[in-house]
Amino acid sequence: MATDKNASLWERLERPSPAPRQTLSPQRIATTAVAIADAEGLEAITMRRLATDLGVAPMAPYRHVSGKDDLLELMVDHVYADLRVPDGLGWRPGLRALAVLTRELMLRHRWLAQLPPQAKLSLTPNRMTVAERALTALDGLGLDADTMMSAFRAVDAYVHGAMSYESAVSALVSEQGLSGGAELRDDLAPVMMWHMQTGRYPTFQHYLRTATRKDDASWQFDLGLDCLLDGIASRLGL
Amino acid sequence: MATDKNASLWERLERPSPAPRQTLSPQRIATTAVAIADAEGLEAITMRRLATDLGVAPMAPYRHVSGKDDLLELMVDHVYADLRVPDGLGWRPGLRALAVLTRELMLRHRWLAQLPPQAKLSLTPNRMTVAERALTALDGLGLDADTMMSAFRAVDAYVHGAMSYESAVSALVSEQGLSGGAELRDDLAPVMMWHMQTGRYPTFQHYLRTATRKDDASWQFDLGLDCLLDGIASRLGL
DNA sequence: CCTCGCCGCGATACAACGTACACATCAGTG
DNA sequence: CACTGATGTGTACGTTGTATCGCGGCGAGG
Repeated sequence: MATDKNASLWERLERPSPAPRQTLSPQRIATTAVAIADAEGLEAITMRRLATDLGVAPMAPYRHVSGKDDLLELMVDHVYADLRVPDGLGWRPGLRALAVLTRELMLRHRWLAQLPPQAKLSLTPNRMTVAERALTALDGLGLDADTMMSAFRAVDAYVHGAMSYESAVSALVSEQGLSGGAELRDDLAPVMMWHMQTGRYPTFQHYLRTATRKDDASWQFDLGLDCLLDGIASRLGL
Repeated sequence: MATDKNASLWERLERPSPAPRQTLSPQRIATTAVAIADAEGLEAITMRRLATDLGVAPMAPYRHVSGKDDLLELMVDHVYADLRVPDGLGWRPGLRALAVLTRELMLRHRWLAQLPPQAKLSLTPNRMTVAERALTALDGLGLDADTMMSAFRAVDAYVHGAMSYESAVSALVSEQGLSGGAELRDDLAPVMMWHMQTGRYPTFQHYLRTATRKDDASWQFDLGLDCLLDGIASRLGL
């Protein structure tokens, strides 16, 4: 039991590394991995590819992360450091900023919304900080702890669900060499065309024909978010 | 170009198969795969494992599904057939039933919330039917098509986000041989304990100490859902 | 100063995965 | 009865995550 293998990743990172003179570090690993995922998507993240980009042997990173799951957690924590929710706003601007900034973060790093489930659960320091900020924004309003957490989690769930969809679409789009705009969807979804041709979904078809903001993801996101915040305000008596 | 390989999975399934006498069928493949995933989780879904359970050679299912992605779509469509949202309710009971029934479906099939992003996008017939039902519930209320779709998608995003979290937790729990109850979380999260010990998250710690419904996932889900529906009602003037 | 041990990295290897490919088999049609 | 096309079989390849062993250099103890 050389370095307390039972200690969590974060616990290990906190105590200063005794040998600061090394070509590999969690920092460098994280930035390199994030760069790969940003440029080529989550499926490009491979232990071998990571090692190649780091200029080391395939097994070298394993000295710093225990496996691919650890690597993904490290990446998540690394990018969440950029998510600085301003303090001292009211509960509603606070939660709204949390949601909007999280969306922007996920747009900058599309892979965030495509992580495997265990990585989405990961309790990384920077994620904990975000949660703490959100909870303090809801503190002192006469809400019990359970309700506070539920309100935060409702917003969080909405954001993750919406972005899961939005970034899956944008990943599909960029996967093919598609231009952008309306013709895009016709190329993206011959399947949709076939479904429509069956005539089984008249209301859906009516939407496809008359909707004008089908591609305005920001508008859709904001509308749903404002609905949710309205409901939180009224139902929780804020 | 024997059977029009460019046709979508659903298009191929619709035209009656010319040789109805076969040991393998999309139906049998779907039910078998769903059984595996229900019992052992999504990571147990393997083309080889599927073939074994079907009693055929590893490559045999490829005659009916073009690959693993197709298989996952088939599984999704298969279980969504059980999601019959009652018709003729108002828009709010309709959307609420959609959310609650979807949650129950995802609790019965935990892997539904853990699908890779492209499978979450899949436009399967039974999913289209659900969407059509939701849209008709919102039809005739004076809403424009964009707003109708946004309302539906907001609920859908909330449900998916919430269940992504909930089923990831329950998967983690069942992965280890944990009992259930409060001690469960202490076993599940020594990481959490370590974070708390740092003293950086006082509000979060206060929640952990004073909350009484930390494990009442249904209550949390319903609270967030009702907030969202409240907000949709008020903001959209319904 | 020398030496010993440990830590960071290299090299090799293995099992499991998705799936391409060629062949065998069987049904229904001419 | 021969033919054709769809269905299942056998084999094989490339890629993945990761276990394991070997090496070399740096810091601590003599």
